[in-house]
Amino acid sequence: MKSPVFALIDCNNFFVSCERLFRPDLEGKPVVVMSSGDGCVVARSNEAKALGIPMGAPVFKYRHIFKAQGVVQFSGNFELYGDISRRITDVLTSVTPKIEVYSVDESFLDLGELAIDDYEAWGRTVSDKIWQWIGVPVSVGIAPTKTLAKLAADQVKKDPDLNSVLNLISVKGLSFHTWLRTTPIQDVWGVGWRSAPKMKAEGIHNALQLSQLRPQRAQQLMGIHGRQLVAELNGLSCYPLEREERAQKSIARTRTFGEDTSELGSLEAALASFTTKAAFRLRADRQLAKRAGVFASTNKHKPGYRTWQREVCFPVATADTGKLIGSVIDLFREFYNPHVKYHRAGVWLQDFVSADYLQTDVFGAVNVVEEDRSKARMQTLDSINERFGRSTIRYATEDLGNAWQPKHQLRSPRYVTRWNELPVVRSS
DNA sequence: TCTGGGGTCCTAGGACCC
DNA sequence: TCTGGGGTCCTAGGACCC
Repeated sequence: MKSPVFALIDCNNFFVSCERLFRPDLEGKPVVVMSSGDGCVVARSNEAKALGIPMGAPVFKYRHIFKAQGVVQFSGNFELYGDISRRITDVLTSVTPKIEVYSVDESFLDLGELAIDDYEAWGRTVSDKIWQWIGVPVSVGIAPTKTLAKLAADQVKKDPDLNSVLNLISVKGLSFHTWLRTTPIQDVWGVGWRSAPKMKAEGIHNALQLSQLRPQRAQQLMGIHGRQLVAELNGLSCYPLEREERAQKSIARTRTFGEDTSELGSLEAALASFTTKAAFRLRADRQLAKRAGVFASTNKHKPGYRTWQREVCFPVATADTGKLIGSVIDLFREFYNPHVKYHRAGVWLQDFVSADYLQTDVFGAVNVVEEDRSKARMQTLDSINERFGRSTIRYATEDLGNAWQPKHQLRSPRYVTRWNELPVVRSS
């Protein structure tokens, strides 16, 4: 078997690049995209990075810099980003079907069996094509392991002279070692904020030192992942391309509220809305859930922070929005306290079984008639909402209050996914 | 009274990712 | 005043079994 060749295609400042597609006037200007509720910064243009705005920066702490430096802010328009992401995946899939869509802005390709004699030229062609067809700039890292491909793509972003591509296949020796030595340990994929200080305390400060660690020692320090990292840095692939999209194991919908609230109506409306979204996703995946849970918490940045949670197992797996809302609200009422100001809440579903094989419970007590009715009810609801717009039909609980709804005042139009938000062109 | 070894399953919490 | 959301996997420890 041929040894694998991984290419990581990583979009540059993805959310900002998506906003600039429809706002070319923002080229060269500092731009940030904010999280849900406009709470913190989740994407920055190079100009914004140069101003010292870190990833995850709380917006309120940086407001003065935004104002003084003319930073353009956007509320996250995740519908737009998802659509652009799918277009890029389509382009890459036309290059090779051996693709792993790793996240909204990154994909791994396996080039091992493609007839490519110049990887660098290949990378540049792909990067040019995405730029030309979609309009999003990407960085391409090519290497014998995913971990090295990640490092290569990161290097591309730091060094414009590389012109979008770094190929580490058959690069060895002194210059490679020197480069690994200049890579701080925390920049290695899989070394997070907890492990980095631990490794440094052991005298391991950079990627080269990590690559020279004894595998047993790496495992002691970082678990099985550490051992694999050492191998990957040495060009020995441990993380294969994961091609077929695996069924999700859990679905969660959580939000920080627009304002803290104790009001039962608003809280139940929020939970009903989260449950509706999670259940819709569950049905889209043709799955049923055997377990559901709910949590709520106060503001973790204030004294007296508390969080509560409950979960329930269903005797018969379900994807019925109405049943799930009922269960979730019952669970919530077990700990709801009218004197608590809730700041955040969420719903999750897990323990899935395929909707195509409804499992009967041990006593065979599945009410087949009721299950069929539930299925028909959900199909009708989904098809009406697909045709006339989401929330055309909804559960009344969702309308009990809206204090929970996050703010997104600086959101750009959903140009490509809503008819009434299409860009308008005027000619005169 | 003393007190093994190995296995499975489940869960909670930790760590990491984008 | 104001600090996101959605995931996965690993590990340790407890319960239980032979």
